Amino acid sequence: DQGSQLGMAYCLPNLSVPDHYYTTPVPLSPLQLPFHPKPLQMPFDQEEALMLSSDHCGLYPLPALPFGGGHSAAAPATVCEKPTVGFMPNIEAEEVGTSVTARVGYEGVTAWYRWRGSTMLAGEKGKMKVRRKMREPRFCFQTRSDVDVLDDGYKWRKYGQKVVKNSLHPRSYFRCTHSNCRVKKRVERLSTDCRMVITTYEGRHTHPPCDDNSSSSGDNTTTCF
DNA sequence: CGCATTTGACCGGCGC
DNA sequence: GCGCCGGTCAAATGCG
Repeated sequence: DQGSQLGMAYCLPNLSVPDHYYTTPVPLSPLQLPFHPKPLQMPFDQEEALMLSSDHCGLYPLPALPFGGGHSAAAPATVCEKPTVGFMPNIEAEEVGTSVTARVGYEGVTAWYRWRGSTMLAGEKGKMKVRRKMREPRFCFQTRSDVDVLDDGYKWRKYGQKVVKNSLHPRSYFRCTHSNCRVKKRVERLSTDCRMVITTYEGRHTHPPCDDNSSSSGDNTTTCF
């Protein structure tokens, strides 16, 4: 079981997954893409296609949302709405352009998984143009929080902040500090509701979350999986 | 002093 | 081709 969790964790940004998120696992069928009766294959890299056509319970575990559960000592002031349902009660998916977005609804939380792969675009006169961009899997969720940067068990270094159009709040850019780990995350607040924080992870951690927490001063009661 | 954060500059993609 | 915009870099600054 621990091994499977570890395996699952490496499919997406491997946030640690507290036990209570697994209390009521719901068997889920593969993603139903409304405009594609057959499994998506060509537009996506092999790995991404594999992920898309696989069973949710195996490959799309709900990453732990950093509500302070398991990390309460590190984020005592966080006021969030915990999801009370354990495992992805509903899922919607759609393909837009070269990306597929799966929206997952929880109680008080909305999360998105987003994949985007290389795409063969039909050009003029039969020419094929390869568009290759943003191949890392993304996981995005929004939740209500007083703090911008929610504790997810990893150590991040901020490398940029940007004011984005149509948003009242700046977007912050973080990179995982672990060597050889290229995972990034973006954090921004909703312009329409400043209480809501949108966190987007891009890439997969190459290490367990405990690695970077070894320097904690002993007040951390986190249990890593 | 070392590391993290800040912030303006820079770059590339994309739409017009 | 040009300008806008998002993302990243890197020097300056802050902090423990």
